[in-house]
Amino acid sequence: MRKPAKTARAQKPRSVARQRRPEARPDEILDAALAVFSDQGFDAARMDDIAARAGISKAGVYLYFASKEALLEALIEREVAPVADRVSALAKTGAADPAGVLKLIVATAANNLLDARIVQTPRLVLSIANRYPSIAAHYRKRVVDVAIAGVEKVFAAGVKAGVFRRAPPRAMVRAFIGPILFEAMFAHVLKGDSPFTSEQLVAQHIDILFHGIAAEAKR
Amino acid sequence: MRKPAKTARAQKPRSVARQRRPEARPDEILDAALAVFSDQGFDAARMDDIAARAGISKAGVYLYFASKEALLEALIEREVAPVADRVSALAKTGAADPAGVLKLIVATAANNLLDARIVQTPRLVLSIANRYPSIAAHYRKRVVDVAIAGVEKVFAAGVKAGVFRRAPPRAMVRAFIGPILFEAMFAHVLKGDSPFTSEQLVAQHIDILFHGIAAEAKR
Amino acid sequence: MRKPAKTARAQKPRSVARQRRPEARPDEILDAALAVFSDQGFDAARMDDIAARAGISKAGVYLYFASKEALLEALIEREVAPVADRVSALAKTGAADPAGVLKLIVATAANNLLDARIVQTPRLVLSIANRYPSIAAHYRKRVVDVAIAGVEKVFAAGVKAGVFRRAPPRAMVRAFIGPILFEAMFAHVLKGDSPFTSEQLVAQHIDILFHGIAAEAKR
Amino acid sequence: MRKPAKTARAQKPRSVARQRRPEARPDEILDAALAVFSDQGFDAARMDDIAARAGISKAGVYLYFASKEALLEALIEREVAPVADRVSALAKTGAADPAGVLKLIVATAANNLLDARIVQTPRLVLSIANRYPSIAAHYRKRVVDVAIAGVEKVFAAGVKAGVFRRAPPRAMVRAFIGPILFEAMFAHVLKGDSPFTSEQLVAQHIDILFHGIAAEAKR
DNA sequence: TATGAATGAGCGTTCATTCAT
DNA sequence: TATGAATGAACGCTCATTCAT
Repeated sequence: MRKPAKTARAQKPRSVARQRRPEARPDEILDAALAVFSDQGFDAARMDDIAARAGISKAGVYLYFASKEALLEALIEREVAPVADRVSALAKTGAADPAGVLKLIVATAANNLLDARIVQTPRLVLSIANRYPSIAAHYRKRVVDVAIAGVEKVFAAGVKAGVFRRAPPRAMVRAFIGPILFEAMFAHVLKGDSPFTSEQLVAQHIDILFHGIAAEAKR
Repeated sequence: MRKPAKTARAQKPRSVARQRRPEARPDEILDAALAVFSDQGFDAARMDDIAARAGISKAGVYLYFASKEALLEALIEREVAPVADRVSALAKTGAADPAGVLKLIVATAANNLLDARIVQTPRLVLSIANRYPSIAAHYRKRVVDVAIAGVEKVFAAGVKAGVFRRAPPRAMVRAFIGPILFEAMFAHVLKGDSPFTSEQLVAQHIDILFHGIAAEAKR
Repeated sequence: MRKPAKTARAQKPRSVARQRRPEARPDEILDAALAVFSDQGFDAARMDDIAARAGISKAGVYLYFASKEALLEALIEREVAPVADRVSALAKTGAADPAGVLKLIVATAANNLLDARIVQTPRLVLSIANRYPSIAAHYRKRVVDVAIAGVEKVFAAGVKAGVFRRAPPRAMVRAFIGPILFEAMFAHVLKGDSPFTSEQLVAQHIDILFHGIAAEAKR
Repeated sequence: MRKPAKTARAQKPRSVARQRRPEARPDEILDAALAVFSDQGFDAARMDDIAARAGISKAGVYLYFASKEALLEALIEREVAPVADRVSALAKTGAADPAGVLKLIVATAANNLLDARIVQTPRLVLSIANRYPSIAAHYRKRVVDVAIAGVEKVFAAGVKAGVFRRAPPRAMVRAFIGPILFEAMFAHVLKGDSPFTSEQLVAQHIDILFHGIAAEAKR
């Protein structure tokens, strides 16, 4: 799905043999951009730093991307696809064993969302959503909506199979994703310290998600 | 020395609309700041715009707030700290009827976080947390920690009273706040549309939080 | 993010007179800085004016010097440190003929300090010494202390050789440098006019420095 | 000689009985201005600080002085007169005992010039001389020239009386004032430390000024 | 393809000065 | 006479972007 940039200059074929990293430049630049954007935020990120991190000159960045904004668009585009695909794939396998798939997803999410690198793109999108609504919309459609739909499908299947209670799948999705989002933001962004290991977090989440917090007697 | 501001021009009458209402000023400025910050993001927001929106000169802003950062800090205090405090206050009354109080808290939190205006400040804080760790820390201490502590207390009381299951209060908190955060970000930042009313959202949340998603039979 | 500098306007050709002579730049900038600082004083000098005078953009100055202060420091190094070094070098050759070397030093110092251009830097340093103690300290170490030490050495050698009276070298230094400083400030800063030529000044200074003002009979 | 300001508004009679400091305001303000100008330099001095130091509001300063520049002018005017007068007076008494008077002047100067408060005005004048040539010229005429002329007269008398050698009085003046200026600048402004007491400095200065540095044998 | 040099346009912040009270 | 509030005009410094090489 790579799409380095939309600019005329960037599409100029760059085929001649180069010693190092023959074709990888755009990707290296995007890697650098992700790192710097995540660290500093889009506005505070400096093209200088991105270039330095990519190991090229500042002007060099402009050979591949027309502007800082283009960099942002291309970056999110690149980060979006794999996540969306993974989510879709997982969801498709959910009909057979909804509970099992859910647990799998949580485990995956724990290893992903709680991994500092992965939260960065959503966080970046949230931070620029107002100013670049098209980027936000794109992200929502390609990632969030797909994910929600996928997980909803799993829940719906679970309900149908009698594994889950008859509650709005959408609400289930919220109860499922929300806590993960919270933990990620709190842990990585606000630097709060969690007293639990990743495994414990997953277990806790699944437990409460499945059984709720009310005591048996109460139910 | 700053060049002395050409007296000739300075003598042009500029008395129109220079009303004096010192008491309201800080709030007007914060209103403007919230609007511009929300719209443009913290970095892209210009003090000029904030001032213009507040109807005063740029220098006027500095009569009330020492810096751009100070504006954000004041916003935290004005916009979200009260919510945390309210939650905390509610929590203190929680020993008698933990479940009832918890439902109250959900309603309060939902009505606030689902308010498009109030989500903006947390969102801003999240977006600059890396670069202004002191603001992030202030936010965590003044808002997140207060709210978490309050809710944890209710959970602990509920567990003691046998109303809630014996699960880590921290995990309960996550299951409690996470979905609200998710809904708020999804709805107001990513402009996703929810098919439910605010009341439905609260009811759904309470339901799943208390009883989980697993079917009775499964348990 | 700084507003992106409206690309439309930025595409207007601005190639005229954008010559590249990187080697000469720092010196050209320092020339301009000296001129503007001398004319306006350090504080009132505007980076804009310095840049304009150097024939480059304001931002261009920052390619070579990190700050306004750095310009002044560089000026100290370029304008007056060499004089101190020259004095110091002369002083090293002083053991053989202290009186002769001293006269040489007077001539050197007089030719330099009485040069309207060179007095400017010490004057600037004096004027900002209170607020930039690090610059003052740098100046003292790099210029004043070096010069004093050099001259003291000559005096000490002269005393040892029986050529000079046994008086505190420090006092001799004062008697040596003071009048030159006075003349320089009077002539170039206060624009007072001296009835004497440079050669006469040197001769007068040497004469009185060596023999004092008291009449023979009086001694 | 007081001349508070040249502005129309400042001349408005302020006669009504006021509780504190009935007539002293302008002088208090000038005191404050001298302190702040000396400490920060003219440009960096803030009207706020001057006002605060004078114990009134910033706007209050403008009731007595039309501008920062007017403050500078009035200040120097005020500081100039007494010094000039003192110098003149001393010089007039010099004909009888030139050497004695000179020693007296040095002692006075040592107690004055070496006193931090007194160096401030000359230093201030030097720092703004280029931008306010009229102030510099006024200072030169009223203080420096008068002082030089006065001391020259003493020297001339001394020469005539056979007490001093036949050397240009102007050169003698330089040899006389220069070292004092140097010590003052070096000690107060560059914060160099002198190993001598005030009395020693005076003795050293007189000694070398009168007898020079050359050894007896050499002469 | 690659970059060092250059800059136009800003931006946060400051301050001398004014004015309503 | 006195001041708190307000502001116009700067100013140091930055950075995305361009261009000659």
